Amino acid sequence: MTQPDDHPLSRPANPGQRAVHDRIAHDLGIAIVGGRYLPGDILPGEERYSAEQGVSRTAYREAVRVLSAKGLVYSRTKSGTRINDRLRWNMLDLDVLAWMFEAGPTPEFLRDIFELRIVVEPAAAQFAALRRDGQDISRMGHALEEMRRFGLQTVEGRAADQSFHRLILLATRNESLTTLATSVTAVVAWTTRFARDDRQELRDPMPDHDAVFEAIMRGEAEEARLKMLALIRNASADAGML
Amino acid sequence: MTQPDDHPLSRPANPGQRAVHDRIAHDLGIAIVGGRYLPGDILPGEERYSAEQGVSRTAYREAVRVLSAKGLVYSRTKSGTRINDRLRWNMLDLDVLAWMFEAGPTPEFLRDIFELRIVVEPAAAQFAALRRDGQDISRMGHALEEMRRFGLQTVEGRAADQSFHRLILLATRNESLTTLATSVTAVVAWTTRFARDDRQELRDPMPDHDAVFEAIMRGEAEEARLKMLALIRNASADAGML
DNA sequence: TCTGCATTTTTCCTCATACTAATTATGCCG
DNA sequence: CGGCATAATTAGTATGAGGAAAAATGCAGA
Repeated sequence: MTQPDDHPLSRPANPGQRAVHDRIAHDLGIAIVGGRYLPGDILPGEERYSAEQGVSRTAYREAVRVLSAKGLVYSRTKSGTRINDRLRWNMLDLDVLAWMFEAGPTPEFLRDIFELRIVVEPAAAQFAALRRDGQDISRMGHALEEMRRFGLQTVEGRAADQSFHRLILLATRNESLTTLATSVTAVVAWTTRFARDDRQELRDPMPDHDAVFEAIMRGEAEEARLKMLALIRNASADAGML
Repeated sequence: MTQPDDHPLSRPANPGQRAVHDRIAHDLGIAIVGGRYLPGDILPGEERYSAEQGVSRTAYREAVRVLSAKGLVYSRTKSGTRINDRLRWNMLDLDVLAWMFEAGPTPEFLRDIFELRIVVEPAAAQFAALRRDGQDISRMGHALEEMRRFGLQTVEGRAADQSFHRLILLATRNESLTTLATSVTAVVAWTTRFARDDRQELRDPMPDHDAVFEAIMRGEAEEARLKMLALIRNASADAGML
């Protein structure tokens, strides 16, 4: 599915062109989160959609199963497939987030995510300070070196930045938190990808990062939380958010 | 899918018996999160599974699409369908959480969720204090009255408790936070459902709840956060967690 | 006219089968 | 032994045929 390029983990190797059911799920997903269908609306029937779009009922059905698995729709015989109430949507699913982003993110959506970021990432730093081991620290240190060396204007530098934040997540030893923060930071990355080109970098990001790193290294949880909070506030301000 | 009975929202009306693809997804989901398949393992091929289990390839494929949508597996032609790395799993998906719970939750899993709860719910109370309106408050007040009247030994009392917490989430006006907290509280509810019968209620839950409510009502965000934190710590302690 | 019940119709669900496409494995040839 | 063509395997797509459940319809009776 539409996953933004991120960490080099068991990468499923580019399939070249997406599968048909995948493209359908993508199209419908964007239409739904973009508001072209509203909660309570019914999707086109299998027969009709497959005929109009020139695809098989199989492919369409598999796409609907995907949307259903993400909480966007619900199917019942005879009544058809309806759009679920937004409360049932898996707002933190990477695909759903990507679709929201593609559909043109509303200000409320972005605000929601940035609020979540401020809740989650400092907490992650806090746990990381308590649970990191020597290997975590050496890897974080290395990431920061790279970041310092290349700067955020280069792809290498940005990769190192991502890597640093990811290492913090892994050091929390909390898989739920890691999953959550992965979604949140994905949206943040997509957002700032555009904002970055506009203006030059105003602020040197290294002091903030170093402060977080040192607090984690020393095992000072509360300090790590505060430093991460400061880092996020600065980054958000530079990106025009907040 | 397997969703715990919660709020009475566009309830999809009991389908009686689950669909076949749904049952397959359920079975495989439990087997995966329960560790009967490990990351990197490949699921049985379509031909083989459908033959062995006496179902159609269609049904099996739709089940795999569901698992794939939740990040548990990844399919490639010829190589088969592999279990993804745990980092790709949607740990916060309600079905995935339910499967983890059914598979027999590990202590690490429960610890993770309770940590997340301590991060998320106080933050939710904080935002709720800033954004609640008159209707939110009157509804919360009503829920607490019901809770006080029936007590947590009755279903009505527990429903009122759930309702109170849900109203706080909705008052945050943050859909991501609401989605997240819904998953977290679901797990907490499943956990405490068992623990409750063991011992008698030790502590009167009302003072904690009233304190949260009053802070939210008065719009005191930091106070609301702290009171919610206290509430959770007490509840967790009573439930034997922490 | 309205109510209650049986009937029809619609729509998703399941199954079976054939074929396509992609990727891995095989084996030949130099 | 290496490289390249060929074959075999497995998921993906398409189509047709029923089955089941729920909604819509129509009819009979009060």
